[in-house]
Amino acid sequence: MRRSRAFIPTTKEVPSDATLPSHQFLIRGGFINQQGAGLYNFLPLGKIVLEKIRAIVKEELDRAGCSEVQLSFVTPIGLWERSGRSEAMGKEMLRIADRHQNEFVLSPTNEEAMVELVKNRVTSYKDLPLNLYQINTKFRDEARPRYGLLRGREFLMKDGYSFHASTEDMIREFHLMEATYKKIFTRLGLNFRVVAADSGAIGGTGSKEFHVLADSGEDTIVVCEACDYGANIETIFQTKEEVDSLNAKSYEELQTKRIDEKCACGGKLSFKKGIEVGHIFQLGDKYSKALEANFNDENGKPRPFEMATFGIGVSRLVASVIEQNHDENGCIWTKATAPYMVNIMISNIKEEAQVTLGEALYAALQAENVSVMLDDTKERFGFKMKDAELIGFPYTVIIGKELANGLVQIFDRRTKENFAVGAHEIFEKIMELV
RNA sequence: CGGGGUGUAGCUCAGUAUGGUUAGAGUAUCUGGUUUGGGACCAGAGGGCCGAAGGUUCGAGUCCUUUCACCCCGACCA
Repeated sequence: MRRSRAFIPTTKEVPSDATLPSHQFLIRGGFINQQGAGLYNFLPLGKIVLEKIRAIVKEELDRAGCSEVQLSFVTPIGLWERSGRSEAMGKEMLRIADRHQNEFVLSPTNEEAMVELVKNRVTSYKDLPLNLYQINTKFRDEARPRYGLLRGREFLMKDGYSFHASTEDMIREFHLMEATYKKIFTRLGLNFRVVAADSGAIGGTGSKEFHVLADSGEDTIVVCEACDYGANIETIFQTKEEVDSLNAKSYEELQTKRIDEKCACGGKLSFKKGIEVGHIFQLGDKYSKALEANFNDENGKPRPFEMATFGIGVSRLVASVIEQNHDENGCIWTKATAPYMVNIMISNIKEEAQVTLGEALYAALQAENVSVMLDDTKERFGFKMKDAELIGFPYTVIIGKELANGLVQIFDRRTKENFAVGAHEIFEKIMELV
């Protein structure tokens, strides 16, 4: 993409209502903009990042044997009344009426819809197990949306549901999904921990959360420094007061605090702040029983499905990457999430030699399917550099005054290192890096 | 949902205690010029139903009533 033709409205000024780095930089960098409380538009750059994350999620799930579907976002209220969740979820469900005054709900999650879909279509143990997922918009009418994409009302979430003939098989799938989630978050380049968690309103017997470690995380988790044990503090402290007092503490305070008890492995336990980006639940037959969704077992006897459910906050991940990867100048995208891998910056577009080299490199990288931006705008050097840092391209090729000496520079966004490369070998050098 | 706050130019904000010329600044945008290695400089221009609706008044951005929106703290939650 040519910068001169792109729609990337960056700003120098910090929007007044954004407090977190991810919120500020995603708005300042022209990735998103706010439409209303907890409602965000994804601009071209934000959309690219969102789609990259979605693609990785899909790829790993498909590889693990899951099948993607897409359920209708608007659902009849009756679906929720049958399961009792119309009552249970209360005002968090946004209800609307159509022209006939029939009531509908903007889906906050889809256990009911997925069970209804499978019910009477999967009727034999021979058809099990089955794991269906979708990556679709969700709406939860949060009492208080905040933190930009981290806690919006409308958000993109991957929700998966698996159906099994036995508890053992459900647990096997649960472990498979845990491993798959680890692959996904590792591919995204995130530093994360898997922790034991509360099942909350969704219900079920066992659940695990996946937390991206970040100072601004809303959850407090306990992690072992030696092994991979971790737990949400909600699961280990008895009273709500204890949890609340911990949540009130600042990150610095928590960082230095150790828990007296040791981990089962003997390692030290410490507090961390985390952003919940994934949650997997062992549901059992809670929903299949309530909605009378049965299959016939080996003896021809009807039994309710054993189920598990798996969520990943896709739009929340966009912000999580930045919460974990930024500096005072802006975003630092991981390679898997960067909107463009390379930014070719022509320092002065009035210099013909610079333009010629920039255009040639742009064409060559495109031919190799490297995602590349060509900054061919009339701005000055400083402006373009600030802009590139704000947006967070992993690499910026600076074609400037050193070209007179046959040199260009590669600027590494993460390390902020700037190293000179011969103009004739810049293409090969970039291909090594990406 | 309780408590607090804010709505004035695309954005960040003055102006409102005490009503009174033509509503300002910075930034962004456009024009011209200068400049070209870290959001540069000079000159000029455009841009506003002062959140909305009522009311008080000779006169309302400013006072009163109602309403909507957004933000912050808390409770709740992916």
